[in-house]
Amino acid sequence: MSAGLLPRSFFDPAALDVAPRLLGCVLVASSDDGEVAVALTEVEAYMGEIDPASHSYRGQTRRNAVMFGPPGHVYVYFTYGMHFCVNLVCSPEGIPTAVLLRAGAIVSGVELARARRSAPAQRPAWARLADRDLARGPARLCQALGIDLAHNGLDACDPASPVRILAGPGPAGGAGAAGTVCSGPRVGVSRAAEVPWRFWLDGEPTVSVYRAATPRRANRSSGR
DNA sequence: ACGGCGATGATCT
DNA sequence: GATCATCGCCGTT
Repeated sequence: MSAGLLPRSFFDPAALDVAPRLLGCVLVASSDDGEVAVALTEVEAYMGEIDPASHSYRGQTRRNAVMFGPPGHVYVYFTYGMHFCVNLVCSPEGIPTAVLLRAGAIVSGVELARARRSAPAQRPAWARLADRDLARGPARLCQALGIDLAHNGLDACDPASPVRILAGPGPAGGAGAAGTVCSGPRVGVSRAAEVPWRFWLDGEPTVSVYRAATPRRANRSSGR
């Protein structure tokens, strides 16, 4: 049976409630090149005004404006000078919580995903990326799905949207038989580093490896 | 498996 | 000027 779009009400609760329920749900991205779909295996909750690690902790800016909008929409940001990451906005309009999509298993469009992920042409043709590495990590997931800033603000609950979120195969439309939900600290955050607001499916090979925030070396540019 | 580090640019202070 | 919700490459255990 084919799953339907998640209703917007799915995203009415805060990100911390929504995040584990998103595991097993399927994100679909359509473009002129075709369609890629991933079943979500790893996510993180960002809780807005009460979360020092959230982009919206210090209020609304041009970059994070979508987080303050209605739920069910897509918040994309650009970071580290080269990567995109995608979130699904939660909580009623005005309350800026969101779930970062960290990893997924490709459900369809594997060849397109692989082509996008192999774009750095220096990779030899014989070094074929393993399927599990196609969307393992938030920036890789975006690359596999072809998601960038042009997608920021799209409505993932609109059947006509190029980026949509579908219910998973499980009984409640969530993780279901896919596996047990685990939780632990979020990856790469330096503030509120201890809260267990990262969720993943136990035993999934696509879940990214945990990395604590790495302090950048002081005085790279001014020092000697 | 794990640690170090460079790439590279927008955002924020 | 510092800080990134990262990744790939390389070296060492």
